[in-house]
Order: sequence, then structure tokens, then C-alpha cells
Amino acid sequence: MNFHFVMEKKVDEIITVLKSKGLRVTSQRFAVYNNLLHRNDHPTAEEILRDLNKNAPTLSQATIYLSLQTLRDVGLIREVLLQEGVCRYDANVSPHHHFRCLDCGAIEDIPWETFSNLSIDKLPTGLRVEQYEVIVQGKCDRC
Amino acid sequence: MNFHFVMEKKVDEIITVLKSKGLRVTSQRFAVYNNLLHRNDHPTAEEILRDLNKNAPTLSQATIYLSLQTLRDVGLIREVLLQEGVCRYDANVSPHHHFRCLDCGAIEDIPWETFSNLSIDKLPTGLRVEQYEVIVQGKCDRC
DNA sequence: CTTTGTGCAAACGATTTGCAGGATG
DNA sequence: CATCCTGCAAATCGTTTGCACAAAG
Repeated sequence: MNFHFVMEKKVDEIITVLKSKGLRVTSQRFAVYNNLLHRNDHPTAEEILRDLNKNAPTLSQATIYLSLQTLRDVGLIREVLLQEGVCRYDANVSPHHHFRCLDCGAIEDIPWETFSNLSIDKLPTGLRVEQYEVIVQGKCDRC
Repeated sequence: MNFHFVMEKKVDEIITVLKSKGLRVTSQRFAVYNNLLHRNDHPTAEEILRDLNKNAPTLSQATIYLSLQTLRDVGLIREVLLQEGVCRYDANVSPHHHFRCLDCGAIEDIPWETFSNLSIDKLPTGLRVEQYEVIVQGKCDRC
């Protein structure tokens, strides 16, 4: 299947990355990734599914979970855990922090540079750091 | 029911706090809180249940979830979300950060002072901070 | 044409709920 | 003794799985 009609740079990544891992570029995986690329609200699996199937049926319930797993495994998307029992997804895989509104539940990205002064050299001994992020909770401008 | 035979200061808190909210001090709520106080491995609901029912049946499956909810609502314990689909609990409600080992899944507390240099005054406008924590992932000393 | 992915429906695990009986204050 | 809590079992929610068919390369 040829997805090159979409001319955005980011979108080409899915083709490159999946192929490089020997995985197939299917319309379902493409739709999920593309949907996630064009929204910034960190949706759940179910929210993506509802959005994609709004007009015509695009993919099934089982496939959205498999697609999200695959996209996560190849590093195209990442999971965001800020709320009990809710797994959200983010197509922005470059390092950044997260804010969650305690009232409305909205999630916003916080630029990496915001905490550029954060130093982690005083960690308990024996721990080797591979990644970290700051989770901020509070109230957003609308609440 | 009289729980004062346990002489630790922390344990008295559950009586004070529950009573002040008009909630009852039951043996089940007490057992859950006490169990959580005496372990530092951030267990899941199911792990607490298994531990408490190891010898004699102490509480039921439904009750552990209700008790954890209640204890969270009154601020005696807090949830820790570091892993997809897994809700863990922590009786340490004073501010601190968390480390998770990507190999064995072990979770360790990181003292608040570790990131004392962290400043959050450059946040995107309109966000009011109420709490924050740093999530660190990597490898622990055993892995 | 071979292999991997999808759809469907059933299975599954964790958590929640309704209701009758039991314990708390 | 009135009310709140617990136990039980059934219900529910999100996610996973098995299998036959469909699509990708």
C-alpha cells in the first residue's frame, strides 16, 4: 500500500521504521499513527478507535490494541501514565515532561528545557538512570 | 474495636484520620494500612490481599479495593503509577520521587532533597502547580 | 505465494457493584 | 439500634487471545 500521498515528514517515519524492523505497513497502523500525530490530547486506545471509526469503520477493537503495541515497540509512540487505570498515548517521543489538570484531567506537554536545571547526580547508590521525566499536577488555565 | 495495642505513631494516624472524617475504623481498613506501613515494595492490591490472607482469611477481594479507595481518599496512602496497567500503593504520603528498574520492575523511593535544585517557575502560562514528582527509570543495583 | 496482520468473538484479569447480613459507634 | 461496612457473586471495563480469512511484500 502506498501512503506517500501524505507529504508530511513525520508521517514518512512510520514507513521507514516499520520496514526497517521487517514489519508491514498496514492501513490500520498508518491510521492509528496518523491520528495520534494530528492530536495533542494524549488519547486512550478507545478514544482513537472512536475517532477513526466515526464515519466509516476503519479498524477493529482488537487491532487498535495490537497496533498501539507495535508502534510502541518500534519507538514511534509512547505511553503516558498519569491517571489511575488509564493508559494514554503520545506520538511525541522526544523527551519532555507532562502536566495534568486535577480538575478536568487535561494533559499538556511541558518542554524539556523547563527543568534544564534538574540534576540527578545525587541519586541513591547503585541506580543507573536511563530516562526520567517530571510529572506536574495542578489546575490548567480553563479550570 | 481497639487497635491501640500497636504502639507505633504512624498507626495511630488511621484512627485519628478516619474518625475525623466520620468513617469507621474497621479491622479490614486497619489491616490494609498496617500492611502497607510495614513494607516498602509498593505492592498492588492483589499482593496486599495475598499477604494478609496468607494464614487466615482477613478480608475479601472486594474489600481490599474499597479499603484502598477509602485510605487514598482520606490521604493516608497514595497510588503510584509507573507501569502500564498496574496500580501500586504507598503509605509514604510525604513528597518524594520514584525510581523503577526497567529489568526487574523494582520500585525505590528517591528522597525529595535529591532534586532540590529543581525549579518550576518557567512553566507554560496558565498552569497552577499543586504537586510534582520526578519519575526515574533505569537499572537497579541487582540488575 | 508465503507470511504477517486483521476481524470477530470468546477469554481474561483487575476492579466495581448490588444486596443481604454483620460490625461499629 | 441506626448506620456504615463487608462478603459474596455477578457485572463491568479494558485488554488479550485463537483462529480463519485478507492483505502486504
